[in-house]
Amino acid sequence: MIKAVRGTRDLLPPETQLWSFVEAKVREVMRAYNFQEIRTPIFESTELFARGVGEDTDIVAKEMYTWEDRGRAQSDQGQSLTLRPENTAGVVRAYIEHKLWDRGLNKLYYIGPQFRRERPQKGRYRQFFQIGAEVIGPSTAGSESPARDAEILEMLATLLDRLGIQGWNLELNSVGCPADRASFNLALKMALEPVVGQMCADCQRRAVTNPLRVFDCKVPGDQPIIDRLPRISQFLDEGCRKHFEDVQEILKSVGVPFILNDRLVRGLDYYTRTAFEFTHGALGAQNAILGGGRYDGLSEALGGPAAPGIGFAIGEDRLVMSLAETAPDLALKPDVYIAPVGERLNAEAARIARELRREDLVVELGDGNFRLTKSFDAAAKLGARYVLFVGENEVKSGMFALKNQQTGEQVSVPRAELAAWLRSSK
RNA sequence: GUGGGAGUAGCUCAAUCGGUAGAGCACCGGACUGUGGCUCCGGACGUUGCGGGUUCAAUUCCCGUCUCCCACCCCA
Repeated sequence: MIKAVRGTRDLLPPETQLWSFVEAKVREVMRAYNFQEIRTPIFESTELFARGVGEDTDIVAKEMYTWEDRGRAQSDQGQSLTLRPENTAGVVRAYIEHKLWDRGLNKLYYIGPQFRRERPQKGRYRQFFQIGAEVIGPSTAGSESPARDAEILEMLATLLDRLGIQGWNLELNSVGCPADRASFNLALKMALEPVVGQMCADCQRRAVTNPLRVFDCKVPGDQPIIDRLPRISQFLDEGCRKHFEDVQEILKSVGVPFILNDRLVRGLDYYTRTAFEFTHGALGAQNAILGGGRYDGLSEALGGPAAPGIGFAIGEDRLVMSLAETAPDLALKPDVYIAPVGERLNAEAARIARELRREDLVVELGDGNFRLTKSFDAAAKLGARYVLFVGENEVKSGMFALKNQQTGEQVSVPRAELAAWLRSSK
């Protein structure tokens, strides 16, 4: 049997209803904040991710689906292509390529599949879905303003609330400018040197390969040591400090709760200032449902103009998962099950189904060959609210028997009023 | 990529010491062609994840492999 490949999966009803629900809410909220949708290609040149995500990141170094193109055209030959592992690089590429600043497009969102070749785990797949948004543009357009950071965070809080996600936490930090981080990194290395020998094996390795990761350590014995390490907050220059304070002030004024977490860090050079994560318990080790931050240097890193930006990405798989526990029953249920009484009435039943569907009702059409008891069973299984009889008597009299499946109550309704009746009784 | 656990019917799970594979739910048909989800009867349920080995005999023991789950690594 051919199966879905490792780390990919089929999303089946009724779960797909939940996905649709989430995406509809996202579009609704994005619209209120005047974000517009962008769809970028699902694969790009490998170079984009190497430069946009970073050569040295694990994503680029070992988690990408990369292959060599073999097109006919000379220019296609041997070009290295990659399934997108995230969507920010693609959006910024499009921003530069189409000079979106000239069109006043600086608030964009996307929903779509991304690909990373990681070991699958709950809530972590090789094809996964992200919902994200980016504010990007020349600083004269206000894209560098702390107001944008706060707006995005407030929007996310609104989205999670509207989705009915309970108990989320917003963790917030500022990672400063590249210069701030360079001096912080230096101080961190110096501070680690005398104490690293007392730390866990993982930290000893991190201290060499990626000192920032030491802050992620969960080993209890290491915590006192980590608590005494320098923090990025001590290295912020005046501009970054002010920016971060302004973001916090706006958040407080709009009533979005947050937790300062000065262990929250980002490794890449063009990440700047605000960094954040929304976490949610009951997701196991993968407790972050979304994350994001500023990337004021990204456009330039990709050869574009200076264009400060801030964005986020939501792990849709995880979001749906955390929603599934509390979500109401979203399975699609027909408003009415039409039961033709006898094969000869199939045609008439089809006409009525067509009329009702045109009125935006959810209609399941039965079969005149079914015995009536079987029609009832079928209607019950589907959860139909009503059963409509289409028999000789009804066609002759023009009055149709309509039975409420829950109450057992049965009424006789003129054909022309069927749709109105079904709608009004919703 | 590393470590651990698990794979038996569509689903949830059983199968004694190694002795030819079972239940409930769900599914299909009938009793039952103008009024219900009940009931009764019948049906299909399977390459025991896959491959190899040991054995007269493997769901069971051994090896390999695949997939999922948990964690690590890492990350939006």
